[in-house]
Amino acid sequence: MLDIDDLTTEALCRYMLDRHRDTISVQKPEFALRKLNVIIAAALDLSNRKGFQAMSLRDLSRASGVSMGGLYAYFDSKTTLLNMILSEVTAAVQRVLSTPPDKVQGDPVAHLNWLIATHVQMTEQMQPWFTFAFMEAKNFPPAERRKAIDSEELTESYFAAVLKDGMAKGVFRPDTSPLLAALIKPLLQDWYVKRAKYRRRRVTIDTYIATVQDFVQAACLADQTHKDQRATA
Amino acid sequence: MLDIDDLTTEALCRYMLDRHRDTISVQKPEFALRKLNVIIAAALDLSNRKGFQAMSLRDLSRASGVSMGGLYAYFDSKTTLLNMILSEVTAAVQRVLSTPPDKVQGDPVAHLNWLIATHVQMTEQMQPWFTFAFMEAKNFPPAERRKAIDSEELTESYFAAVLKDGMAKGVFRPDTSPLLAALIKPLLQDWYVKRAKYRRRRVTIDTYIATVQDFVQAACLADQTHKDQRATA
DNA sequence: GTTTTTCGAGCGAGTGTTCGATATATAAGC
DNA sequence: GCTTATATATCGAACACTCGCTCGAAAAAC
Repeated sequence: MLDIDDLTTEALCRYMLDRHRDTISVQKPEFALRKLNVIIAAALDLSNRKGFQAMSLRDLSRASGVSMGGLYAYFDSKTTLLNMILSEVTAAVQRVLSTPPDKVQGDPVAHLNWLIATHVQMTEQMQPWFTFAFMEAKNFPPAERRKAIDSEELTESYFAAVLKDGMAKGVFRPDTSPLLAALIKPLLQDWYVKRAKYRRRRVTIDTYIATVQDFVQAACLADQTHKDQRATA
Repeated sequence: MLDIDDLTTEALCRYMLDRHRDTISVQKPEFALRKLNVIIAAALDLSNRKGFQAMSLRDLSRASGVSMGGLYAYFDSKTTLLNMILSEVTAAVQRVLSTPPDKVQGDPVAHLNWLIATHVQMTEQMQPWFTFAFMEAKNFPPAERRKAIDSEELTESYFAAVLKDGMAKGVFRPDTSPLLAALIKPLLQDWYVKRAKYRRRRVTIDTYIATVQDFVQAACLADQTHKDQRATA
């Protein structure tokens, strides 16, 4: 399940290092990767507890063990650090969701279930990253805000495409609401946004995925046999 | 529709003034109400654009026309200001959702539809307040965080109660997921969280309400005649 | 010996908060 | 009715502090 990509923080930092080779002044990749990993991990931890704005670079310096000046070898401003993290989340979503496995191609129901299951599982593996993106995407300069909106619409477009395909094939009801694709996203987000609540209630990730899949199918499926057709992804 | 209570900023400030009579040093209600109204309106406006933390009290002073010292006649710290706003949102939700009209009492489907419609309409009327509560409830001291969670669970409990009642009466399917009540909340939130998106797509509030009502009913209703039973609240 | 990496004190700007002074409204005295 | 006296309301400069960020020097690596 979901081994098409490595979504550990270290793997994501490798992408990050590659993407910002020009602004990162540390040359040797071995040094850079190890330190960037520590910095990003600390930044996600602190931000998700107090908020990105409330996290001072002195906090980050202390938590990561990297000096103030040392931090600026990896980003040229605090806003750049924000952008680096947000970009990586967007890129990961695109990478994972745009490549459905062969077995779901051409089967709208299976594809829809795969999208739901994969998205939830991805947010589970990248939990600090998604929490960060969700909490910090708002209240920020227009440029960053736009990126967040684009990322949001990208996810929605995957669902919209599958729903449209299913309706064309007669698998989904022709009167399926055009708003459905938009409404799936908040259902998926709730798993990591209200993480503590679901953990407290002992709701497993598989239960959650199955519930959302049923919920969505009840809204769009033509017949009522969806419970048998549910894929475990 | 939804005239059981006055949800204008002025009416909410009146409640606020009453609730914090001890910490607000301005005695004459006429003066206090007018100024508090200006301060809160400016605070909501600035916070929802840049975030509460990013809004300095000098910004607030400038925008409201009240001097620095003048602001402190209405709250003794910036955190208190935050709490005053959050409390008012929670109180309003409780006031409105806890008193369903007689006509929906005893009818789970009508009650469920009323809850959905009323909640969305309330968030529309109090839009800046809900946006504020949603964006700022996170990343804040434990005490404030708890209040936000309690408020969240309060809303959910109204839905849980109706679903339970409907299952007991055989109107809703007995295998309705216990997670459904939790999943309704993010669907309602999307209307004001992604406000710009829905406005851009020319989705009216009535369309949105109807879509969510259908979506939820498809998940829990025993038969398939829900489209005829939908209430316009 | 030269390049690369790391450090942390210091800078100016901006923060939440306080407080004595000023302006304004209400009450009292004659 | 006009002047005091008192209470209320408003102000904004000043305080102590933290912020993002810089930069010359020290340390490490080659």
